[in-house]
Amino acid sequence: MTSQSKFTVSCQQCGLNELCLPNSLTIDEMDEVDRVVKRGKPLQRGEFLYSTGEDFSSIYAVRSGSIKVFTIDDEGEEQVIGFYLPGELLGMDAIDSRLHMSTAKSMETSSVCEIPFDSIEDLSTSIRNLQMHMYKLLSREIRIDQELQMLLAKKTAEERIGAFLMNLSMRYEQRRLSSTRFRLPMARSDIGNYLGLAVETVSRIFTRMQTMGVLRVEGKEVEILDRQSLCNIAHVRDEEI
Amino acid sequence: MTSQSKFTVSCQQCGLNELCLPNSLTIDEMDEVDRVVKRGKPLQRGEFLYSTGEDFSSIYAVRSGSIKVFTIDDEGEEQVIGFYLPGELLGMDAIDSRLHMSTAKSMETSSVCEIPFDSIEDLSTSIRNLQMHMYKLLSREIRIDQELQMLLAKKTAEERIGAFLMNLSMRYEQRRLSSTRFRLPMARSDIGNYLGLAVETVSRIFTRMQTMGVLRVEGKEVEILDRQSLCNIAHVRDEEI
DNA sequence: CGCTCTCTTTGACGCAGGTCAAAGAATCGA
DNA sequence: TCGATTCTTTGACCTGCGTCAAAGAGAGCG
Repeated sequence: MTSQSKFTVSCQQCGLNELCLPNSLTIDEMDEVDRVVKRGKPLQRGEFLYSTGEDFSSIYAVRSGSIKVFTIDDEGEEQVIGFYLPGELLGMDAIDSRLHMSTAKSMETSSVCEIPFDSIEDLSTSIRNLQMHMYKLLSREIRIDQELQMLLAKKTAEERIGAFLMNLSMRYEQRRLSSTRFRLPMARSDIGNYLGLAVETVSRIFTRMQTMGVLRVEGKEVEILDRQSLCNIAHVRDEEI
Repeated sequence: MTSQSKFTVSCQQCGLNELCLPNSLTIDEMDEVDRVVKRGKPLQRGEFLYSTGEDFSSIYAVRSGSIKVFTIDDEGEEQVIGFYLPGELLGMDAIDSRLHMSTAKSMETSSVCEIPFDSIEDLSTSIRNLQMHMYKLLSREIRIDQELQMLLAKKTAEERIGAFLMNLSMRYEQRRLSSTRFRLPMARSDIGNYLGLAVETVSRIFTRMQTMGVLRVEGKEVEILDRQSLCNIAHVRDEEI
């Protein structure tokens, strides 16, 4: 594993900086940001990044691995809110209340950059691009949530899973990974929970899509065999490549 | 109607400023904000504030009335994203793309303050509280969306409607209006659309709650007769009064 | 004031997907 | 390497809510 060498990589050297930082920072500005970022030791599968009720002090950028975020409802049931891949930021839902209302759990060995929110506040008054970047990140998060709302309110199980897979595919592609063959870091039960479906339904639809020749599924490994069909099922235009 | 006199009310005089502005602005700072706010003429029922595809330039604060925000999906169907009451801000989902991806429509005669986003960007670098306020507003929007996600993913029709009514009740209370008797500004079909239910289901559950003695419904007028039962149905702790 | 259009309610019926049960398959710790 | 635990799949059955249909009830307009 090279995670030890990545461990101290600066933002300038990090291949993901175009995903989590604004694209037009000067060298000096990026240094300033770099100086406040804390790079902790990797999280093992199942470890928590933060938990419900804890004080909020930082937001986090995933460097490698993947993180699941969920809340606990009144009956003590998990409700998955999102899955975060390398280059994505999480923890921003706690800015308002200054308290984490959700829990972030590592789904595999993951490394994460911690960015104290106070520092972001300070820097974003002096670095105009950083302020805009924060506004955009928050705004994008809202739009992502809204899209999920539409999925949950209106779509059939098949459409939800189709859209979910297309979404993952596009996110992997952005990260220069294969958009047609990837490993699902989360359990079927997490997918079901996230999409408002029973595990059994997720499983059945995976098998059905395999039978239709759209997908090849082998445990957590997925291969998209017929992207166009998947787009049709998901009712997604395949323009955003 | 006194909307003509309210029409030119400054932020200082506006009874809603504690809802839409940070609470610790100096007089001077509030003047600065006040100077960039545009107060247009009231929107009639059915008029649009912005539409999908338009350029984004401002966010909006509802002064009176109520606004429905929705997207149009691939089949041309409306998907209601939210309802906005006086003191609430909308339009922030377009910051990222600089394009409105949703449409805002007035559900009754409403007046709205327009706040150019460029001005907010400028002011929020100099007014620290304003920057923080924006971060908080955006963060809160994310949390509200996440709560709706949980509702849509896991809850029964009865729970959804219970939670919806409790939510409205609390928002009216914040606005110093009755929390037990209010008028629903939206049609049953909008409620159903928002909550992922058929109109018929909404209607049936209203009648059922009336039969149980929890509600009294008369057209758009609603009276909550048994708040505790409604909380139980919605699985909401009634602490936030 | 009456006509039209939209909104709401109610009933009957069917199905997508939930629940229960149980048998593999995979992962993990010692 | 082996048992234990957790995850996944499949089948059978059932139910909450969607759909269809139709009758009121309002609301807006000429």
